Amino acid sequence: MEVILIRWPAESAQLDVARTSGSPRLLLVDPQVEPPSVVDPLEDWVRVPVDPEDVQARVATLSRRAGVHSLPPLVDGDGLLHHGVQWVALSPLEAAIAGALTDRYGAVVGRETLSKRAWPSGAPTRNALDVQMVRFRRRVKPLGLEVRTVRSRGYLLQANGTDRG
Amino acid sequence: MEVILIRWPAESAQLDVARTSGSPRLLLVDPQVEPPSVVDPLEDWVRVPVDPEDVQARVATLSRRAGVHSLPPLVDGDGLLHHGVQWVALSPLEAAIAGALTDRYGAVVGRETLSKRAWPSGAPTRNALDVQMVRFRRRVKPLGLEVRTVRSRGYLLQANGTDRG
DNA sequence: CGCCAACCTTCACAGCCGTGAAACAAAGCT
DNA sequence: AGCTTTGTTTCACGGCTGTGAAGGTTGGCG
Repeated sequence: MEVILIRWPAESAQLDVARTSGSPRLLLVDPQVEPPSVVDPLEDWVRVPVDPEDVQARVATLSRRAGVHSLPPLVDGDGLLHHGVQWVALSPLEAAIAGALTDRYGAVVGRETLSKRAWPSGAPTRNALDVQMVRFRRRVKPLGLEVRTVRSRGYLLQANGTDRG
Repeated sequence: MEVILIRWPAESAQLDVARTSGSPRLLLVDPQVEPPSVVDPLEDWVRVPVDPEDVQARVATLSRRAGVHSLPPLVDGDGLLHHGVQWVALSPLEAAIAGALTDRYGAVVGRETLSKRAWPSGAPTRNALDVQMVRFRRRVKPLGLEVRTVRSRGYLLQANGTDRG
């Protein structure tokens, strides 16, 4: 996964973006500025000026940690979607969709299959699944997961940046 | 937990010790020396010479990650909720709720289960549990614990910043 | 190539309901 | 008396879901 470099505090706005999207990130902290308080293993910082090789080393570390996500995501019995050490709570419909997608992680799942799983007795509208997919995408983004569309075939769940489309 | 400082590569022997014991550790890497390859969130490094404050910041981060909080909280027989070296006193109802949540620390506990535990012969009001949860949140906050809601499923007790949902 | 139709994405809005939270009252304990 | 604990009411906020509409993208067809 791509590591995002953020100058601190100049580009502090981008930090929130990176955090909510689950992207690994490295803060380039200006001299005299207090480094931010970090807990997330996917976040790190260095004080500039800095040897480019040191930056490279930290980027590599973050990238490797993000790779923990090579493990498949999993929906547990409580409606939580886990990915690595992170999780998010899912609504019932989202849990149904997540179940179908994680059962065949990395492979295409047809709209029909997803629809049957979310609404066993028939979807309320053709549009309903579309909307649920939008919401599901937003939901899983913090976990570093993304849903790819395969037109006229269905959808596919994968880790961020698993490939380039 | 104590963070171990290791000069690198001079004291490299100590790194193995620290790694196998699971202690958080910070490597002080000599100039011109290639920083070691890190994956473990409990390991970090800085290049010397370095501002003592920067060392302190990294030590703090490692300490936080290792957390006293790696141990689960526990309710003792006196109605005290312990978490690491800290504790708070609980009221009887709070102790009941805490017991249910710590029994399944990090997992979702249903409202029904909590309600049964606090009021075995039936809750006084449907809203009573909501109010107790609010009070319980306030009570455990000083311990670095938080209660997460999983809507329509229940609640989950975890250490602050264990993840983002 | 240009156009159309199907498919997909996204947004805005509304209704319902679960939950959060404050305020107040009552009861018990010290 | 003053404090803590618990119960109750009430209101606010926000999540979940469905629905319609607008706009973008893709692939096929003339």
